[in-house]
Amino acid sequence: MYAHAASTAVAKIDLGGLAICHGLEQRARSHVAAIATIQQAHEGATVFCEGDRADNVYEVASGMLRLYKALPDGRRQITGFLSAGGLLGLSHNDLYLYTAEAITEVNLRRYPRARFERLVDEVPGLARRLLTATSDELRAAQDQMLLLGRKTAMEKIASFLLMMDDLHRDGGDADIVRLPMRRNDVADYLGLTIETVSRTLAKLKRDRTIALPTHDSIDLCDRDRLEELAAGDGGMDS
Amino acid sequence: MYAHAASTAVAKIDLGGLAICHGLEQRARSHVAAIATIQQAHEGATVFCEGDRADNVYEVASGMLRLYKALPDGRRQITGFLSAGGLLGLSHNDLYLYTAEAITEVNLRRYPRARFERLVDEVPGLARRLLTATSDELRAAQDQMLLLGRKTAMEKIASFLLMMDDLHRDGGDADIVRLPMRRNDVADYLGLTIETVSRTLAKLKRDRTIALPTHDSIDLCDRDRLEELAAGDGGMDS
DNA sequence: CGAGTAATTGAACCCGCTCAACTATCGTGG
DNA sequence: CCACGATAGTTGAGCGGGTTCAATTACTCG
Repeated sequence: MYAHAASTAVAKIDLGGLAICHGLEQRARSHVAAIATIQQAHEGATVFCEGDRADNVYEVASGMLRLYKALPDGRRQITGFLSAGGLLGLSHNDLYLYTAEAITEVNLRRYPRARFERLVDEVPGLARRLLTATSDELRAAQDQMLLLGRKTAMEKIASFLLMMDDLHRDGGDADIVRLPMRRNDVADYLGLTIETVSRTLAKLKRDRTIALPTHDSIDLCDRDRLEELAAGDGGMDS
Repeated sequence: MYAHAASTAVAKIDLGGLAICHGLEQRARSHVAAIATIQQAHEGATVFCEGDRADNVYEVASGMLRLYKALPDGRRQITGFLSAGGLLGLSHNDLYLYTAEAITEVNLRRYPRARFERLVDEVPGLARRLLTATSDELRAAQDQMLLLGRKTAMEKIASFLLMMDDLHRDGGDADIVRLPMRRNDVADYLGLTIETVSRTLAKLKRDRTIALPTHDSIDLCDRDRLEELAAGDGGMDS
C-alpha cells in the first residue's frame, strides 16, 4: 500500500487499479470500481476539513496528501502523509476527524460514503481488506506516539528520514530520498518548530550523516548512523 | 493492592458476553465463544511483550491494562489503557507490536490467533465489527498525537482527566473519576515526567478546578474550566 | 531582476526536565 | 498496636533542549 514502485512514471492514472481491492476477485473489484469517480486536487488544495460532514471516502491514486488535526488557536499536528494507495475519510462517524490537504498535485478516487458502506457489508473480503489497512495505520500511529512523546529532536528527525526512505524506496538513486512537503509540514508532523527542524538537519549535515543536494531531497550518506540515532542509541559524541 | 470498588461486583465473569460479537447473531457468537479460554493476570503481570510471537488475541473481560512501546534505553510511551471490551494483540503481523501489562487484577478471554483469523474470514460481520473497533482505536491514537505533539503540560492533564471521565462514566458519583493507574503511567501516557504530572495536578487543586479526595480518585469540580484548558483556550489568568 | 515566500542562522528566554530532599501510604511482622 | 522498610507521590532549586523573536539568506516565479 505505501510501497509503490515507480509511481511518478505513470503517465496516465490507472483508474481500474483500486488498491483497496488488491487480492479480491474480479467481480468484487468491479463492484467497487462502479461507484468510484475521479477527483483532482491541486497543490495546497483542501480535500475536506475536520468537522465537515463525511460524505465521501477517498483513495489516493497519485500524489501526496497531509492529514492533520488542529487546536482552536491554530497549532497543528499532522497525523500522517498519504501517497498512492492510501485511504482517507474512513471514519464510521458522521464527521471527518481530520483535515486533508494536497501537498503535490493529487489524483483521487472518490466513493460516496453511503454506497461504500453498503459494499463493505456486501462484497466478501472487503471488510477484511479495510481492517488490514486500518490496522497498518494504527501501527504507524502508535510508532508516532512513541516518537512524539519520548524522542528528542535529533531522534525524531532521524526516524523521519528513515521513514520517508521506506515510504518511497522507488528504485531511484540508492540513498536519495525526496521530501515533497515543506519544512513546515515536517515540523508539524514531528511536534517541533521549523527552526529546530532546520538546525537539526544542519547538524546532521555537518556530521556528514546526510547531504542536502537540493531543498527537497536528502542524501542519506550514513544510514547506519541514522538508525542508531532513531532508536535512541545516539551515543555521547556531539 | 487497590481495593477495586463496587464496579467489579461481578462475582463471576460473564463468559458468554463477548463484546466483539455485540450485534452479531447467536450462531456467530457461539462460533467465536467456542475458541475462547479464560486467563487471569494479577496486578503488574505482563500479558505479552513487544516482539513476542503473536500467538493469541485477547479481549478484556474486567480490569484495566496498559499497552506501551519502549525505546532501547527504557523510555516508555503508553499508547493506551484498555478496560472491559477492549481488544489487544490484533496485529496482522507475526509479532506483538507493544507490551501489555495488568494495572489491576484482570480477566481476559484468549483466542488462539490462527483460529481467530479463520473466524474473521468465515463469520459474517465479524471483520466489520473488528474494523469498527480498530477505527475507534485509530481515532483515539490521532487525538493522542495532537496531545503529545502540540499540547502543553496543563492541556495534557486537563485532556487526560476528561478522557478518564468519559471512559468510565458508570453512574457512580457525579464528578468523581477513579484513576486505577499510577502517576508513572499517567506521565508515560502524556509524554511528561511524574514530577510535572504531580505539579500540574497540584496547580489545578490550588485553582479549585479539581480536588483530590484520595490518591487514586479525582473530583472534577469545574469541568467547564477543564474543557477550556484541554482545548487550549486556557486564558491568560494564572 | 525584484517581490514574495521558504529556509537558515543567531540570541535570549522559558517550559518542562533533572536531581535531590522530603512526606505519605501501604504492607509486614514483632 | 506501633515500628519499620519499601514504594509512591510531592515539592523545591537549577538546568537545558527546544521555542520564540528577529535578522539574514536562498529560492521561485512573475
